[in-house]
Parts: sequence; C-alpha cells; structure tokens
Amino acid sequence: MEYSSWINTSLDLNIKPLRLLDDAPPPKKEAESDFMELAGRKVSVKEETGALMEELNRVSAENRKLTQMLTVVCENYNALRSQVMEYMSKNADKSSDLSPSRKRKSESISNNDANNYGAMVANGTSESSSTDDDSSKNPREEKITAKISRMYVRTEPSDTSLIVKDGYQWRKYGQKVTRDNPCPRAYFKCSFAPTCPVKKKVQRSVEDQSVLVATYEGEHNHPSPSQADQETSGSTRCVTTLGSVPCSTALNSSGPTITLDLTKSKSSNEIKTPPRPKVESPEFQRFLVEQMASSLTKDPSFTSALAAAISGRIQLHQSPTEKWSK
DNA sequence: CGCATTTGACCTGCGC
DNA sequence: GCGCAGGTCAAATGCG
Repeated sequence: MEYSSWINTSLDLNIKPLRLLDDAPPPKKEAESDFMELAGRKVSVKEETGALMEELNRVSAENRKLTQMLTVVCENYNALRSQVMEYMSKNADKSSDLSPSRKRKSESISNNDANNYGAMVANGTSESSSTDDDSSKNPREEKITAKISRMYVRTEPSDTSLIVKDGYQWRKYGQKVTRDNPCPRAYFKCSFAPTCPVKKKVQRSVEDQSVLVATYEGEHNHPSPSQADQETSGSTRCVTTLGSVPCSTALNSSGPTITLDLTKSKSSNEIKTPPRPKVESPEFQRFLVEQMASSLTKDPSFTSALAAAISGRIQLHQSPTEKWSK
C-alpha cells in the first residue's frame, strides 16, 4: 500500500472553494456562461443555476465540516507533538525515572490522535518510544517487539459493526466496553495463518463515532490473502484513501475552482454537472492545470496548510512504516 | 454439523 | 492487599 494514498492534499484543495463561498459568492453567471460556451451546448441557464446552487450549498457544508475536522486534527497534532517532545526531552535528561505503567500510558497518549481521520499512524512500540532503557529492568518487554500501527476507517453512520476490511482474515475473540469510550472495543486475532501473532483492536472514535479506530499489534508472518481483492472490493466502507477522490473543476472570472467531491464514490458521482466541456482537449487540460497551480500557489492559506501537511508527513515518515508503505 | 461470534468469567497489571 | 480496568478464555449461541 502506498503511503501517498493515505496522505493527501485534498484538504488543502478545499480551501479555495470554501473561502470563495464564505467570503463572497462567486460570479457564477460568468462561470456558467463560460462553461456553456465551452460545452458548446444550449442548456437552460436557469436549470443549471438551480442545480449548481444546490451542489454549491452541499459542497459548502461539506467543506465547512472538513475544515472543522482539519482544525481539530491540527490542534490535536500540535498537542500530541508537544507532549511527545516534552516527554522525550524529559527522558533524555533522566532516563531512570520512568513510569511503570507504560502499557496504559501509551494507550492514553495514543488516544489523542484519534482525530486523524483518514490517516494511518504507524509507530513502533516500546523501542521507538524512548522507554527502551527499561527493557533492562523488565526482560519480558524485550520479547514484545511487535509493531503497533493504527488505522482510521470511516464507516457509514448506519453501520454499527466493528469490522474493518483490510484484506486479512480475522477471528473475533472478545469484546469489551472500556472506560474512556462508551462504544465497545472488539478484539480480533489473525485467523489466516494459525501461527500469525497479529492482533487487532477495533473501536469507534469517541469524537466521531462514524470513524473506526483499528489498532494492529504485531506483523503478519504471511502474505495478505486478498491483496488484490482489497483494492477492487466494493466494500461499503471507505478506507480513506483520499488519493482517488473525484473532483470537478469549473471556471470563473478569478480562475478555476477545484471542488473535491468527498461525498461520492467514483461510481456514484451523481451530481450531474452539465456535460463537461471539451476537457479532453489537451489545450484545455493544460490551461486548467496551469490555472489551478497558479491559483493554489498564490493562496497563502493553501501554502500554510500545505506546509502543515508536509510537516505532518515528514513526521510520519520518520517512524518505521514498512508495513503500510508497501 | 462445523465454524464464527457473543458474552460472562477469569487473569493480569497497575494505582492507591 | 484490594479494587479497577484492560485483555483473554471458553462455553453458549447463532448461522449457513
């Protein structure tokens, strides 16, 4: 699985339309007339306006929601980062003073990043968490070299099951209601290979119950049974691989507007925008790309958000994530 | 009938 | 040592 499919600039791309919608209504008529001309078709402008307005409202609401999410993610990221920094610097100074309750400590810390919707966080366990040196105190810990990774999966609100389709076969062996989350946590073991030590915990996020948090412990000692299936399966769940989010483009006087349609899958993209103009034309595509690039790079919000996204990506890449970057 | 899931009991580690 | 909370076990149950 490619890392690029997990980390995506989609949030950044929403900045432009959102701002447009919030600050001043876009000169739609112009855009539409351009659009019509490009399409070379005579379509009722009224009908188109109505449809576009509807879509615009919907996308605007979607974008607002996403922006709020992004804010929360950034806040939590910063908080977590400062916590980690503080913790690491503390441990660098006095490595002997370690909390004995590492098991539950790590859990409580990791809960903070539960807002990274659509992202997967893979991190090493004790060996990467600067508490290595107490392995000398507790020899049992040395055996636990299992990798712990985390995956966030958005589900449909109506979906109450705790099943995360990740291509492996899992057997549920327990369920428990934990203190910090009213939603039960389900425990799974990899059942594809009898010797496979991998375990998985799945629990709904406290903040957003439509998000499942799957925590993987250990590494599979066998290949994925359905790697190919996984990519093409029509699962109702959408593992948030944002790399393939469908988008639509439109032209207005101030340049092209990129609108990511995050609510529709590729197959169900039913916002029936008017028949596309000759987008296939290489000249038009080049023009679009140039306009998009220039408008994005001029936008300070975009550049700052991009910087934040990149810094987050760098952080992620610093931890060993071989498993998920395959 | 075989397998997966459910669920209450039990085990283990940690804090007080 | 006791209580609490998370994790695991295994008998009961459900389903194909």
